[in-house]
Amino acid sequence: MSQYIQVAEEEGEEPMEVPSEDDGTLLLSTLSAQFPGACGLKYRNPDTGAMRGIRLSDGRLYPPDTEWANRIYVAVFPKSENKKKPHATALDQEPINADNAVINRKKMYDKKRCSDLIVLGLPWKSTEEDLRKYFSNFGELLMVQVKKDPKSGLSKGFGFIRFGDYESQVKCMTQRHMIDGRWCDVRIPNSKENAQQMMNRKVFVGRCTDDMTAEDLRHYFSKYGEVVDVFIPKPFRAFAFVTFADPEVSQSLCGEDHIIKGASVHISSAAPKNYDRQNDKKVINQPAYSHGYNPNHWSQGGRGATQAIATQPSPIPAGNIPNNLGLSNLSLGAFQLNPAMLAAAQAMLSGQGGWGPVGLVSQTGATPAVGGTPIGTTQPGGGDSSSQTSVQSFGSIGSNSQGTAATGVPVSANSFLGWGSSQGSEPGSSPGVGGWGTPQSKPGGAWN
DNA sequence: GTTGAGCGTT
Repeated sequence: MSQYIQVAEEEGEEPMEVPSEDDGTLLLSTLSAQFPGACGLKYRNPDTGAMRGIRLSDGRLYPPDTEWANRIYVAVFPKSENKKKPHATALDQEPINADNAVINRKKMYDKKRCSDLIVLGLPWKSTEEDLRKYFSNFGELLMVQVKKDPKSGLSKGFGFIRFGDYESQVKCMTQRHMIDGRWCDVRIPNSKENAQQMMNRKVFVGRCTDDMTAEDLRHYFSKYGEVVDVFIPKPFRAFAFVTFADPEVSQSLCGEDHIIKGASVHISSAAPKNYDRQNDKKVINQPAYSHGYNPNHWSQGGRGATQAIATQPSPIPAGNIPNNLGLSNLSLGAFQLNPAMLAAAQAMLSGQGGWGPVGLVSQTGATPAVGGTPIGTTQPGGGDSSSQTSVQSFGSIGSNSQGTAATGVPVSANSFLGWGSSQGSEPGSSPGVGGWGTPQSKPGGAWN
């Protein structure tokens, strides 16, 4: 039974009513459409006086005690952007050793500086004005660019933005963006560190059969550890990539043969894209990236890894949401994240490279209207059939239904635990599916 | 049918 739930940005402030779904849950995307950057809900429990968190799973917020009741909820935002607790993160703490104070502070400062951010997956028609309008929801923008082909003047489908303050950047990077009907990614450009971090957690799964869906693989491999992403190139090419949360899991599986759906698949390490397998060495000839890193060198998850199938850019999608087990039940909040984003955000927030203990995750919403105010409404040609399939689900072991997805990632206390997102895009499912991973047809032409 | 989309005229 759909109803309206009262949500305030902060306790004591005037609430806004947001609609729940027919099943009584509130889509995180619905919430974040009104409260950009929100990752969860909480309310004050009159019995204990403490704030109580609302369960989040697969992008859905569940009513406490089966009903929302007539109380006012408070939107939850990532700690890093909680202005009420400006010193809540470890990064804000002063170095203990006075001798190193200056150095450490400088180091931290560097870590927290804004950088240009690449926006991937833009609809061809999106303009710089569109981007500015959308991303200014996150903070002051110092730069907005949509890269275009110099000859035709047509957009290349990506652009760059830069925020004036770091908090805005972090906020922006911890979620996905629905722009003009497509899911877009915001990342640090050519971020090799992130890619490298991804690599040792990802395995190549060869000899896949075409009846193996991303969901099948995710489900199968979840018994070995948290599966963060599953990538199946489309059209069918008999292989897939599975990314685990824990690098030890992926490494332990390398070299093994597993039986999935009656077929023997071979698991090996995911090699760099431009690896010369014939000669067993990397391809060095990449003049285009002579400045040091090659974006194609290591996977960063790519669109496929992060894509979610946006059912339709409607405000309230009616996707079927899979169950989500495990960590996601903690519902600390959810962001639309992908592994690369997580790594980036984690690196930013932790001030160091490693993966620390983190918050938690959950995800999978079905709504396009996530984060900020979606601009535009429809994406003609967005529902392409040739998309690859990717299922991400950090901390979720349950199964995802096909056809819908979004990600939830909590940015809890000091770090992330991971993300999750799932996307199932079984071919043929979800009519009108568009969004991430769906290569958009170039206006009037072929992809290349 | 065993390696993934795309990274910036400065």
